[in-house]
Amino acid sequence: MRMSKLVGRRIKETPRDATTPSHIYLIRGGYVRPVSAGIYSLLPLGKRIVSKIEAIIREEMDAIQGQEVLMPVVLPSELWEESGRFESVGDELLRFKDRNDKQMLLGMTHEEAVVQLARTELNSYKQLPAMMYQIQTKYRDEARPRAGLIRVREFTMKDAYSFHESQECLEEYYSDCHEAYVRIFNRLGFREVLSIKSDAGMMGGNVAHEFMAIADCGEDTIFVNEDGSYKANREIAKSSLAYETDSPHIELEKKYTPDLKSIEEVTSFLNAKPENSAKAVFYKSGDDVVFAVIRGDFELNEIKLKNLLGVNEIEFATDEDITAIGSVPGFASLKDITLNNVKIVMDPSARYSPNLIVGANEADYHFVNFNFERDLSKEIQDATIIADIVNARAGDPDPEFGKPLILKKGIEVGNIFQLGTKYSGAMNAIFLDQNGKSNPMIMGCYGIGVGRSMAAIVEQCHDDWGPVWPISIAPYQLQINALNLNKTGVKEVAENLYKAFLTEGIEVLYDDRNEKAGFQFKDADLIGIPYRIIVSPKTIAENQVEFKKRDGSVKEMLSISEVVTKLSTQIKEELKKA
RNA sequence: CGGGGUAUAGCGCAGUCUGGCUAGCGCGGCUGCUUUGGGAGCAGUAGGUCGCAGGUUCGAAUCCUGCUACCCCGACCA
Repeated sequence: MRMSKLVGRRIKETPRDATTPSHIYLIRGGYVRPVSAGIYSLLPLGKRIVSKIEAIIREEMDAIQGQEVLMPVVLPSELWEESGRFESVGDELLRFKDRNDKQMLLGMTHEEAVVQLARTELNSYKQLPAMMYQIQTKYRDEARPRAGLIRVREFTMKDAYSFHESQECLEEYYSDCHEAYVRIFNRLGFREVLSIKSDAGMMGGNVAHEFMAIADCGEDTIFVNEDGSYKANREIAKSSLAYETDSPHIELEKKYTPDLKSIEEVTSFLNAKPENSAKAVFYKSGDDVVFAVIRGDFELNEIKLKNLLGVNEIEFATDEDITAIGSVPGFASLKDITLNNVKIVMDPSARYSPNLIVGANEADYHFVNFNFERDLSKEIQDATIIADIVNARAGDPDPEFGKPLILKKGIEVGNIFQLGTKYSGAMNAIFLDQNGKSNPMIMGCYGIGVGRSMAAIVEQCHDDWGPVWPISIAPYQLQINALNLNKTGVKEVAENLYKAFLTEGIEVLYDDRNEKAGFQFKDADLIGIPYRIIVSPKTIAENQVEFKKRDGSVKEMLSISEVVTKLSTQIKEELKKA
C-alpha cells in the first residue's frame, strides 16, 4: 500500500475526548473514527488489524472442532421470551418494533438464536458434542460507553456455543476451549492475560472464567498473589486473616458515644482502630431485613451477599425497616434484636475477632469488648450465617497459599461459561440419548471481544509515540520510508524494494510521499508497523538501507542486495511462530 | 440514572464574565518557491447555520429560557 493513497489521516494533536492510550492512539493513528457514543467506524488500518485478529480466532476455533455459522443481529422477541431474558435483561437490550408492530430486538449475545438452530439440527447423541461459533456484530445499549473501544455499544464479538450429552463431556470441552483461548491470546501478542474464575452473572450456570488483559485503564479489579498461584476477581476474591481467637475476653462495657455513628467517629472517640470494631449494614430482600455484620476495617461485597442469599436484587434498608426488627440505626447491635423476618449474616472477620466495639442498640451508646459466643443468645447465634461477605484487600494473605494479595486492573477480553441446561431446558432443545430417552442438551458458551482485544493490545503494547503492534496482527508487516524522493536513485531503490517485498508475499506500507524525515518517522511510529526500512541518499550511497524494528530492539544497516531475502525470511519465521 | 464538564473552520483552542465594526489563532488542506534523518520556511488561497430552537436588545458567539449531542466520575454492566 502506498501511504499517499491510504485513507485515514494521522492526527498530531490528542483529541479532547480521548483519555486512555488505546483511545488516543487508535484515533490519532487513523485506525478508527467515532460515529456516536460508543459506536465506531473502522478505517483501513483498523479493519486490517481486526481481520487478522478474527483469522487467528477462526483457526483456533476450527482446531477445536468449531463450525462457523452466522446468526442475525436483529431477532424477534419471541425467542427471548422463551428463555425469559426478554423480561429479565434490563435496558442494555435494545428493543424496538418493526413496521408491522412486531416486537424485535438487537442481539447482545446469541444463546437463544443458537439454541433455535440446535434444537432443529441436533437431535441425537450421535451428533454430539457439537460447537457452533460466529464472529458477528453485537449491540448493547450501554448506559455509559467509555474509554474508546474498551466499552462500546456496538461491537464485534466471537461467540461460540457447545452442546453436550453429559456434564463430563462439557467439562472436557470447556477445558479444551480454555486452552484454545490461552493460545489465541498468546498468538494475538498480548503481554499478560490472566484467566480468572468468575461469577456467572446474568448468563446463569456454574463454572465460568474471565480472561483479563492486565492494563491500568481496566474496569475490573483482579486479585493475584505474588507468583500468580492465586487469582480471582473482586466478586469472589477472598483474603484469609488470622484472628486472635485465643485472646482473653475482656468484660463487656457500655460507653456513651453521643451522636457518633460512623466507624471512623466511634473508634477515634474511643481511641481504638477500625479493626477493633464491627459494623452493621442493613439490606432489604423481599420481606426480610438482612442484618449483615462485618469488621469495621472491611467493605461489604454486595455480590457475595446476593449470591449467598440466592437473590438477584437487594436494596438498602430504611431506618423504619431497621427499627422494625428492634434495632437502632447508627447504633445497631445483634444483641436483643427480634428474629422475625431477619436474616443475619456475619463475616468471619467480625465473628472471630475478639473484644469488638459494636452498637448497643440504644441511641448514643456502644458496647466495647463484644464477643460473639459470650454476648449473644443461643437463638441469635444459631440464626447467624457465618460467611465471607467482604471485599478482599491488597496486602492481605490469599486464602490458598497465604501470600499477600496484589490488586491489578484488567480488561475483560474473553469469557467462558459452563451454562448447563439453562437455555436448552427453557427452550426445549432436547436430544435422544442411547436409551432413546429425551434430555436437554448441556451447553457451554465462549466469547471474545474482537475490537476490545485490539484496544487492549494497544494498552499493553505502546510507547510514547504510538502502538507497537505484534507482528501477528500488525496492519502491515513492513514499512518503507523513502527520504528525499527527488534525489537521484532514492525513488528507484524504494520502488524496487517495495515491489520485491510484495513479490515475496510481505505486506508492505510504502511511504511514497515527499515528506521530511521527521514527519515520516512520527507517522510511522503512530502506525506501529514492526519492521521498518529507510531509504535515503545517504544509505544508497553505500548501497545500503537502514533497518529498524518498531520496538527499538534492532537498528542496523543492510545492503540493498540482501535486504529483501533477509527480512522476508525473518518476517515469515516470526509469523510462523505466532 | 445521579454528579461534573464541554459544544466556535477537518483537528486543537482563544473570544463569552463586562453584548458593539468584517469572529480570531495554531495545526491540517490547496498553489508556488525554498528545504529534506525525528512533525520545516516564505508567499498566496480556500474553509464558519459560533450545537439546536425560542426570547431580550438598535445590535447576541457573548445575556435569558428550553432542548440536543459528546466526554469524565459514580451507579449499572453476558
